[in-house]
Amino acid sequence: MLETFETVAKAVADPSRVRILKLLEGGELCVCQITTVLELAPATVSKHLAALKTAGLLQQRREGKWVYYRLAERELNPYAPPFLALVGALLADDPTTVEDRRVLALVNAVPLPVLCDQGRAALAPNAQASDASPCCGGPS
Amino acid sequence: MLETFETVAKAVADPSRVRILKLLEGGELCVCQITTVLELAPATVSKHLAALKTAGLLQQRREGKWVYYRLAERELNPYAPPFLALVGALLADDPTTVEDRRVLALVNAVPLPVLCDQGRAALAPNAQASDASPCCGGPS
DNA sequence: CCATCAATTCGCTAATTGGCAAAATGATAC
DNA sequence: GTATCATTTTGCCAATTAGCGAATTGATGG
Repeated sequence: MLETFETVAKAVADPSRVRILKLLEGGELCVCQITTVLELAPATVSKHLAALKTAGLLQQRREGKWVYYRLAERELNPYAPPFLALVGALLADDPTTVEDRRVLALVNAVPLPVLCDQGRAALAPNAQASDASPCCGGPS
Repeated sequence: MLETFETVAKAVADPSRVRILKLLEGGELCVCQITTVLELAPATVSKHLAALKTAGLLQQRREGKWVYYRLAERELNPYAPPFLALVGALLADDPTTVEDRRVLALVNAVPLPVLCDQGRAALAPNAQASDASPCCGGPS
């Protein structure tokens, strides 16, 4: 019991994994989308996702070549829901969370094949999230 | 922000530290009492207590030679209260928690100077917590 | 069958950490 | 002041882990 609690707590005790959880609050994402936002090697992200899944915090879905992850809906670990609720309630205006959400909006505007192939390079350098103000910062 | 969150989450992601938090739900305890229950070296317990205090989960009080720790009442870290609430709500019937509470009852029956000097040896081998049933398991 | 591509697993390195013994600290008692 | 005792700090070791690149897996498409 204490051991399964520890598994979930350790999963949540890493900043990259918390960033993933916060990203997935907006709905499921495929691995290459998460990788692009976090700016980490695919192998690293995959390992983090595996840790979160083992902890019962995430679920997985395969669609063709892509694998989508989402916050766990079924209770695979009795300690997972309270931790998910806690993370969901906190860090809403954390700078990293805010920035990640901004980048995610850009990522969502790029078709998956392009994104998986090019990563961050697929994001127009001066592109803005759809709801961002259209003024300022454009090319001179 | 994410960093202070991480400090608290890491503090909670260790079984020995969770045991300490669960022990302190019953009220403040001095270091040698905690050490006796956990059966760890004083140096190890001290380090755990320091980590919990740094995370804003514990407060400290000195009385003569003894140092008493208790769950934090004042909010030293904005993330500490939700984590304390979470730990408080969970693991109530975890085997380790139950056993630790049983031993704590024995520890509470021993005067501090004797306990600090003798540790576990100060606990009568067949002594029972005051509220335990008086039958069974006595010397033959 | 073979090539391609997303994701995962493997092997490795650098950094972190839980554990202890020994030395240092801080407070009481003589 | 000196001794004693509880706690903390320091130094060390073994184990864990986040990160990456390279190799493997699994599915799609020729």
